[in-house]
Amino acid sequence: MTKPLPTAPADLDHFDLAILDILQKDNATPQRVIGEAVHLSAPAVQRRIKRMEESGVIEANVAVLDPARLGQPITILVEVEVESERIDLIDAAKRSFAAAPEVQQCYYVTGEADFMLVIIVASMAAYEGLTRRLFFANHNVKRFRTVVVMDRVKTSLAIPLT
Amino acid sequence: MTKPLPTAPADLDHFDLAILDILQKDNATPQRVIGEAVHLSAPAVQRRIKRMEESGVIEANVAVLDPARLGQPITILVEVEVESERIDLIDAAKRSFAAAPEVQQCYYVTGEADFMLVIIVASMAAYEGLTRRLFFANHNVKRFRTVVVMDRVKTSLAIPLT
DNA sequence: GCGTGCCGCGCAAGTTTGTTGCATAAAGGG
DNA sequence: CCCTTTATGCAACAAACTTGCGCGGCACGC
Repeated sequence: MTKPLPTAPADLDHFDLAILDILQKDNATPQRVIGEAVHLSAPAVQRRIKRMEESGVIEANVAVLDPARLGQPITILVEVEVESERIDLIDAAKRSFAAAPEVQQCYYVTGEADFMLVIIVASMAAYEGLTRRLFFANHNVKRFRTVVVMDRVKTSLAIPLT
Repeated sequence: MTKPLPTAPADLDHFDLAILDILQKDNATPQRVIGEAVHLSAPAVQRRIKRMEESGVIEANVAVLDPARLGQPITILVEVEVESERIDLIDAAKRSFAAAPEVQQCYYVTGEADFMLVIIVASMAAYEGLTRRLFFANHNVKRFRTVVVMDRVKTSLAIPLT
Protein backbone atom coordinates (compact mmCIF):
# COMPACT_ATOMS: atom_id res chain seq x y z
CA MET A 1 0.00 0.00 0.00
CA THR A 2 2.98 2.28 -0.14
CA LYS A 3 2.46 2.90 -3.87
CA PRO A 4 -0.52 5.19 -4.46
CA LEU A 5 -2.00 5.45 -7.91
CA PRO A 6 -0.14 7.79 -10.26
CA THR A 7 -3.08 10.16 -10.23
CA ALA A 8 -3.42 10.19 -6.48
CA PRO A 9 -2.05 13.18 -4.62
CA ALA A 10 1.56 12.52 -3.79
CA ASP A 11 2.72 12.79 -0.23
CA LEU A 12 4.71 15.98 -0.30
CA ASP A 13 6.10 17.56 2.82
CA HIS A 14 6.89 21.20 3.33
CA PHE A 15 10.42 20.66 2.01
CA ASP A 16 9.03 19.45 -1.30
CA LEU A 17 6.61 22.33 -1.52
CA ALA A 18 9.35 24.86 -0.81
CA ILE A 19 11.53 23.29 -3.50
CA LEU A 20 8.68 23.28 -6.01
CA ASP A 21 7.90 26.89 -5.32
CA ILE A 22 11.46 27.82 -6.17
CA LEU A 23 11.56 25.64 -9.28
CA GLN A 24 8.33 26.94 -10.74
CA LYS A 25 9.78 30.44 -10.54
CA ASP A 26 13.29 29.55 -11.76
CA ASN A 27 14.38 26.01 -12.40
CA ALA A 28 17.93 27.09 -13.15
CA THR A 29 18.48 27.75 -9.47
CA PRO A 30 21.47 25.65 -8.30
CA GLN A 31 20.60 22.85 -5.91
CA ARG A 32 23.10 24.26 -3.46
CA VAL A 33 21.16 27.53 -3.33
CA ILE A 34 17.86 25.70 -3.01
CA GLY A 35 19.38 23.68 -0.21
CA GLU A 36 20.36 26.79 1.69
CA ALA A 37 16.88 28.24 1.22
CA VAL A 38 15.06 25.18 2.53
CA HIS A 39 17.74 24.05 5.03
CA LEU A 40 18.69 20.83 3.32
CA SER A 41 21.86 19.55 1.68
CA ALA A 42 22.23 19.73 -2.08
CA PRO A 43 22.07 15.95 -2.54
CA ALA A 44 18.84 15.79 -0.55
CA VAL A 45 17.36 18.46 -2.78
CA GLN A 46 18.56 16.60 -5.86
CA ARG A 47 16.95 13.34 -4.77
CA ARG A 48 13.65 15.02 -4.00
CA ILE A 49 13.59 16.76 -7.37
CA LYS A 50 14.34 13.52 -9.16
CA ARG A 51 11.58 11.72 -7.31
CA MET A 52 9.06 14.44 -8.11
CA GLU A 53 10.03 14.39 -11.76
CA GLU A 54 9.60 10.64 -11.94
CA SER A 55 6.29 10.71 -10.11
CA GLY A 56 4.95 13.39 -12.42
CA VAL A 57 4.46 16.15 -9.91
CA ILE A 58 6.96 18.04 -12.05
CA GLU A 59 5.51 17.67 -15.52
CA ALA A 60 8.17 19.52 -17.49
CA ASN A 61 11.05 21.97 -17.39
CA VAL A 62 10.64 24.65 -19.99
CA ALA A 63 11.87 28.02 -21.14
CA VAL A 64 9.22 30.72 -21.43
CA LEU A 65 9.64 32.85 -24.53
CA ASP A 66 8.40 36.30 -25.48
CA PRO A 67 5.97 35.85 -28.39
CA ALA A 68 6.31 39.46 -29.54
CA ARG A 69 10.06 39.00 -30.04
CA LEU A 70 9.41 35.94 -32.11
CA GLY A 71 7.11 37.57 -34.60
CA GLN A 72 3.92 36.26 -33.00
CA PRO A 73 2.53 39.39 -31.37
CA ILE A 74 -1.17 38.52 -31.44
CA THR A 75 -2.94 36.54 -28.74
CA ILE A 76 -6.52 35.52 -29.37
CA LEU A 77 -9.07 33.77 -27.19
CA VAL A 78 -11.74 31.67 -28.85
CA GLU A 79 -14.92 30.21 -27.44
CA VAL A 80 -16.01 27.22 -29.49
CA GLU A 81 -19.46 25.69 -29.44
CA VAL A 82 -20.01 22.29 -31.02
CA GLU A 83 -23.00 20.84 -32.80
CA SER A 84 -23.00 17.41 -31.21
CA GLU A 85 -21.72 16.41 -27.79
CA ARG A 86 -21.14 12.84 -28.89
CA ILE A 87 -18.06 11.72 -27.01
CA ASP A 88 -16.16 10.56 -30.07
CA LEU A 89 -16.73 13.88 -31.76
CA ILE A 90 -15.65 15.75 -28.64
CA ASP A 91 -12.50 13.65 -28.44
CA ALA A 92 -11.80 14.30 -32.10
CA ALA A 93 -12.13 18.03 -31.51
CA LYS A 94 -9.77 17.81 -28.52
CA ARG A 95 -7.16 16.05 -30.61
CA SER A 96 -7.56 18.52 -33.44
CA PHE A 97 -7.12 21.54 -31.19
CA ALA A 98 -4.28 20.01 -29.22
CA ALA A 99 -2.39 19.15 -32.39
CA ALA A 100 -2.31 22.73 -33.67
CA PRO A 101 0.90 24.49 -32.61
CA GLU A 102 -0.83 27.88 -32.70
CA VAL A 103 -3.16 26.63 -29.98
CA GLN A 104 -1.21 27.29 -26.83
CA GLN A 105 -3.98 26.19 -24.50
CA CYS A 106 -7.27 24.36 -24.83
CA TYR A 107 -9.88 23.86 -22.13
CA TYR A 108 -13.04 21.72 -22.34
CA VAL A 109 -15.57 23.61 -20.30
CA THR A 110 -19.07 23.75 -18.89
CA GLY A 111 -21.55 26.43 -19.84
CA GLU A 112 -22.68 27.80 -23.16
CA ALA A 113 -19.45 27.20 -24.98
CA ASP A 114 -17.73 23.82 -25.10
CA PHE A 115 -14.10 24.80 -25.62
CA MET A 116 -11.99 27.75 -24.74
CA LEU A 117 -8.76 28.23 -26.70
CA VAL A 118 -5.75 30.48 -26.29
CA ILE A 119 -4.11 31.07 -29.63
CA ILE A 120 -0.84 32.75 -30.63
CA VAL A 121 -0.45 34.03 -34.18
CA ALA A 122 1.71 36.35 -36.21
CA SER A 123 -1.11 38.26 -37.87
CA MET A 124 -4.85 38.41 -38.28
CA ALA A 125 -4.36 36.90 -41.71
CA ALA A 126 -2.69 33.92 -40.10
CA TYR A 127 -5.60 33.67 -37.68
CA GLU A 128 -8.06 33.72 -40.54
CA GLY A 129 -6.24 30.80 -42.10
CA LEU A 130 -6.26 28.96 -38.81
CA THR A 131 -10.02 29.39 -38.39
CA ARG A 132 -10.49 27.74 -41.78
CA ARG A 133 -8.40 24.74 -40.84
CA LEU A 134 -9.60 24.39 -37.27
CA PHE A 135 -13.24 25.55 -37.26
CA PHE A 136 -14.71 25.77 -40.75
CA ALA A 137 -13.18 22.45 -41.76
CA ASN A 138 -14.74 20.77 -38.72
CA HIS A 139 -18.41 20.22 -39.36
CA ASN A 140 -19.06 19.68 -35.69
CA VAL A 141 -18.14 23.29 -34.87
CA LYS A 142 -21.40 25.16 -34.65
CA ARG A 143 -20.14 28.57 -33.67
CA PHE A 144 -17.01 30.29 -32.45
CA ARG A 145 -16.49 33.65 -30.83
CA THR A 146 -13.19 35.46 -31.29
CA VAL A 147 -11.83 37.73 -28.57
CA VAL A 148 -8.66 39.70 -29.25
CA VAL A 149 -6.20 40.21 -26.39
CA MET A 150 -5.02 43.79 -25.90
CA ASP A 151 -2.74 43.12 -22.93
CA ARG A 152 -1.29 39.87 -21.63
CA VAL A 153 -1.47 41.11 -18.06
CA LYS A 154 -0.28 37.86 -16.53
CA THR A 155 0.71 34.65 -18.25
CA SER A 156 2.12 31.82 -16.26
CA LEU A 157 1.56 28.21 -15.35
CA ALA A 158 2.46 28.74 -11.73
CA ILE A 159 0.36 27.04 -9.10
CA PRO A 160 -0.33 28.71 -5.76
CA LEU A 161 1.68 26.83 -3.13
CA THR A 162 0.53 28.21 0.17
CA MET B 1 22.24 52.03 -33.80
CA THR B 2 23.19 48.46 -33.06
CA LYS B 3 20.95 48.41 -29.99
CA PRO B 4 17.29 48.11 -30.97
CA LEU B 5 14.60 48.89 -28.46
CA PRO B 6 13.90 46.10 -25.99
CA THR B 7 10.49 45.58 -27.54
CA ALA B 8 11.78 45.44 -31.08
CA PRO B 9 12.06 42.01 -32.69
CA ALA B 10 15.51 40.61 -32.08
CA ASP B 11 17.56 39.39 -34.99
CA LEU B 12 17.38 35.66 -34.55
CA ASP B 13 18.74 33.27 -37.13
CA HIS B 14 17.64 29.70 -37.69
CA PHE B 15 20.18 28.46 -35.12
CA ASP B 16 18.56 30.59 -32.45
CA LEU B 17 15.08 29.42 -33.40
CA ALA B 18 16.15 25.78 -33.32
CA ILE B 19 17.69 26.27 -29.89
CA LEU B 20 14.59 28.04 -28.57
CA ASP B 21 12.34 25.30 -29.86
CA ILE B 22 14.32 22.75 -27.89
CA LEU B 23 14.43 24.88 -24.75
CA GLN B 24 10.73 25.62 -24.70
CA LYS B 25 10.11 21.88 -24.70
CA ASP B 26 12.84 20.93 -22.22
CA ASN B 27 15.29 23.44 -20.89
CA ALA B 28 17.21 20.76 -19.00
CA THR B 29 18.62 19.53 -22.30
CA PRO B 30 22.43 19.63 -22.07
CA GLN B 31 24.08 22.19 -24.32
CA ARG B 32 26.14 19.41 -25.81
CA VAL B 33 22.98 17.64 -26.98
CA ILE B 34 21.51 20.88 -28.29
CA GLY B 35 24.74 21.49 -30.12
CA GLU B 36 24.56 18.12 -31.84
CA ALA B 37 20.94 18.75 -32.81
CA VAL B 38 21.59 22.14 -34.38
CA HIS B 39 25.16 21.44 -35.61
CA LEU B 40 26.93 23.87 -33.35
CA SER B 41 29.47 23.48 -30.56
CA ALA B 42 28.33 23.57 -26.95
CA PRO B 43 29.99 26.92 -26.22
CA ALA B 44 28.31 28.49 -29.24
CA VAL B 45 24.97 27.25 -27.96
CA GLN B 46 25.76 28.56 -24.50
CA ARG B 47 26.63 32.04 -25.78
CA ARG B 48 23.46 32.22 -27.84
CA ILE B 49 21.31 31.16 -24.91
CA LYS B 50 22.95 33.72 -22.66
CA ARG B 51 22.40 36.46 -25.20
CA MET B 52 18.74 35.54 -25.60
CA GLU B 53 18.22 35.48 -21.85
CA GLU B 54 19.79 38.90 -21.47
CA SER B 55 17.83 40.35 -24.36
CA GLY B 56 14.59 39.03 -22.95
CA VAL B 57 13.65 36.67 -25.75
CA ILE B 58 13.84 34.00 -23.07
CA GLU B 59 11.68 35.43 -20.31
CA ALA B 60 12.08 32.69 -17.71
CA ASN B 61 13.07 29.12 -17.02
CA VAL B 62 10.45 27.32 -15.02
CA ALA B 63 9.22 23.94 -13.87
CA VAL B 64 5.66 23.08 -14.85
CA LEU B 65 3.76 21.36 -12.05
CA ASP B 66 0.67 19.17 -11.98
CA PRO B 67 -2.02 21.11 -10.10
CA ALA B 68 -4.04 17.98 -9.30
CA ARG B 69 -1.05 16.48 -7.47
CA LEU B 70 -0.73 19.62 -5.44
CA GLY B 71 -4.25 19.70 -4.12
CA GLN B 72 -5.48 22.30 -6.59
CA PRO B 73 -7.60 20.21 -8.94
CA ILE B 74 -10.04 22.87 -10.10
CA THR B 75 -9.42 25.19 -13.03
CA ILE B 76 -11.90 27.98 -13.61
CA LEU B 77 -12.20 30.56 -16.37
CA VAL B 78 -13.76 33.89 -15.56
CA GLU B 79 -14.99 36.64 -17.86
CA VAL B 80 -15.01 39.96 -16.04
CA GLU B 81 -16.89 43.04 -17.16
CA VAL B 82 -16.12 46.37 -15.54
CA GLU B 83 -18.33 49.33 -14.80
CA SER B 84 -15.97 52.08 -15.90
CA GLU B 85 -13.22 51.91 -18.51
CA ARG B 86 -11.32 54.76 -16.90
CA ILE B 87 -7.69 53.93 -17.43
CA ASP B 88 -6.72 54.25 -13.78
CA LEU B 89 -9.48 51.88 -12.77
CA ILE B 90 -8.50 49.41 -15.48
CA ASP B 91 -4.89 49.55 -14.32
CA ALA B 92 -5.98 49.01 -10.75
CA ALA B 93 -7.95 45.95 -11.81
CA LYS B 94 -4.95 44.62 -13.70
CA ARG B 95 -2.76 44.97 -10.64
CA SER B 96 -5.36 43.38 -8.42
CA PHE B 97 -5.78 40.35 -10.67
CA ALA B 98 -2.07 39.98 -11.32
CA ALA B 99 -1.30 40.05 -7.61
CA ALA B 100 -3.55 37.11 -6.78
CA PRO B 101 -1.59 33.84 -6.79
CA GLU B 102 -4.70 31.84 -7.69
CA VAL B 103 -4.91 33.85 -10.92
CA GLN B 104 -2.60 31.96 -13.20
CA GLN B 105 -3.34 34.07 -16.24
CA CYS B 106 -5.06 37.37 -16.92
CA TYR B 107 -5.87 38.88 -20.32
CA TYR B 108 -7.29 42.35 -21.02
CA VAL B 109 -9.51 41.83 -24.02
CA THR B 110 -11.79 43.38 -26.59
CA GLY B 111 -15.44 42.50 -26.88
CA GLU B 112 -18.23 42.26 -24.36
CA ALA B 113 -16.04 41.29 -21.44
CA ASP B 114 -13.01 43.28 -20.36
CA PHE B 115 -10.89 40.62 -18.68
CA MET B 116 -10.46 36.93 -19.05
CA LEU B 117 -8.91 35.05 -16.13
CA VAL B 118 -7.59 31.54 -15.67
CA ILE B 119 -7.82 30.54 -12.04
CA ILE B 120 -6.50 27.52 -10.13
CA VAL B 121 -8.15 26.60 -6.82
CA ALA B 122 -8.39 23.71 -4.41
CA SER B 123 -12.17 23.75 -4.08
CA MET B 124 -15.29 25.61 -5.04
CA ALA B 125 -15.36 26.98 -1.52
CA ALA B 126 -11.93 28.47 -2.13
CA TYR B 127 -13.20 29.93 -5.38
CA GLU B 128 -16.17 31.46 -3.62
CA GLY B 129 -13.80 33.17 -1.20
CA LEU B 130 -11.68 34.41 -4.09
CA THR B 131 -14.67 35.94 -5.84
CA ARG B 132 -15.39 37.94 -2.71
CA ARG B 133 -11.89 39.31 -2.51
CA LEU B 134 -11.37 39.84 -6.21
CA PHE B 135 -14.77 40.74 -7.64
CA PHE B 136 -17.29 41.68 -4.97
CA ALA B 137 -14.75 43.81 -3.12
CA ASN B 138 -14.00 45.72 -6.33
CA HIS B 139 -16.81 48.17 -7.01
CA ASN B 140 -15.71 48.57 -10.58
CA VAL B 141 -16.55 44.96 -11.39
CA LYS B 142 -19.98 45.04 -12.96
CA ARG B 143 -20.43 41.39 -13.78
CA PHE B 144 -18.44 38.19 -13.96
CA ARG B 145 -19.20 34.90 -15.62
CA THR B 146 -17.73 31.69 -14.21
CA VAL B 147 -16.88 28.77 -16.48
CA VAL B 148 -15.67 25.53 -14.94
CA VAL B 149 -13.02 23.52 -16.75
CA MET B 150 -13.77 19.82 -17.16
CA ASP B 151 -10.59 18.91 -19.02
CA ARG B 152 -7.33 20.77 -19.37
CA VAL B 153 -6.82 19.45 -22.88
CA LYS B 154 -3.65 21.43 -23.53
CA THR B 155 -1.86 23.83 -21.22
CA SER B 156 1.42 25.27 -22.30
CA LEU B 157 3.19 28.52 -22.96
CA ALA B 158 4.91 27.25 -26.07
CA ILE B 159 5.09 29.49 -29.08
CA PRO B 160 4.89 28.08 -32.59
CA LEU B 161 8.35 28.35 -34.15
CA THR B 162 7.86 27.37 -37.74
C1' DG C 1 40.92 44.25 -55.62
C1' DC C 2 42.84 44.25 -51.39
C1' DG C 3 43.55 45.32 -46.71
C1' DT C 4 41.19 46.00 -42.04
C1' DG C 5 38.10 45.41 -38.38
C1' DC C 6 34.34 43.02 -36.49
C1' DC C 7 31.81 38.75 -35.16
C1' DG C 8 31.06 34.38 -34.19
C1' DC C 9 33.07 30.01 -34.35
C1' DG C 10 35.62 25.75 -32.29
C1' DC C 11 38.97 23.96 -29.15
C1' DA C 12 40.78 23.31 -24.70
C1' DA C 13 41.31 24.46 -19.92
C1' DG C 14 39.15 25.81 -15.71
C1' DT C 15 35.19 26.16 -12.70
C1' DT C 16 30.80 25.16 -11.08
C1' DT C 17 27.08 22.07 -10.66
C1' DG C 18 24.95 17.68 -10.57
C1' DT C 19 25.32 12.80 -9.09
C1' DT C 20 26.44 8.59 -6.47
C1' DG C 21 28.41 5.58 -2.63
C1' DC C 22 28.43 5.12 2.03
C1' DA C 23 27.65 5.31 6.93
C1' DT C 24 24.41 7.14 10.23
C1' DA C 25 20.08 8.46 12.54
C1' DA C 26 15.09 8.67 12.98
C1' DA C 27 10.52 6.28 12.30
C1' DG C 28 7.31 2.40 11.91
C1' DG C 29 6.10 -2.58 12.36
C1' DG C 30 6.49 -7.27 13.98
C1' DC D 1 12.78 -4.49 21.77
C1' DC D 2 14.86 -5.32 17.50
C1' DC D 3 14.65 -5.02 12.70
C1' DT D 4 13.46 -2.96 8.36
C1' DT D 5 12.81 0.99 5.84
C1' DT D 6 13.80 5.55 4.52
C1' DA D 7 16.05 9.89 4.25
C1' DT D 8 19.95 12.46 5.55
C1' DG D 9 24.91 14.60 5.21
C1' DC D 10 29.54 14.11 3.75
C1' DA D 11 32.88 13.19 0.42
C1' DA D 12 34.36 11.65 -4.02
C1' DC D 13 33.23 11.51 -8.67
C1' DA D 14 31.23 12.65 -13.13
C1' DA D 15 29.11 15.79 -16.03
C1' DA D 16 27.85 20.19 -17.41
C1' DC D 17 28.69 24.97 -17.82
C1' DT D 18 31.88 28.83 -18.61
C1' DT D 19 35.93 31.43 -20.30
C1' DG D 20 40.23 32.57 -22.86
C1' DC D 21 42.25 32.22 -27.12
C1' DG D 22 43.30 31.91 -31.91
C1' DC D 23 41.14 31.31 -36.45
C1' DG D 24 38.24 32.20 -40.40
C1' DG D 25 34.47 34.54 -42.86
C1' DC D 26 32.16 38.81 -44.08
C1' DA D 27 31.44 43.76 -44.81
C1' DC D 28 33.28 48.06 -45.33
C1' DG D 29 36.44 51.32 -47.09
C1' DC D 30 40.43 52.53 -49.45
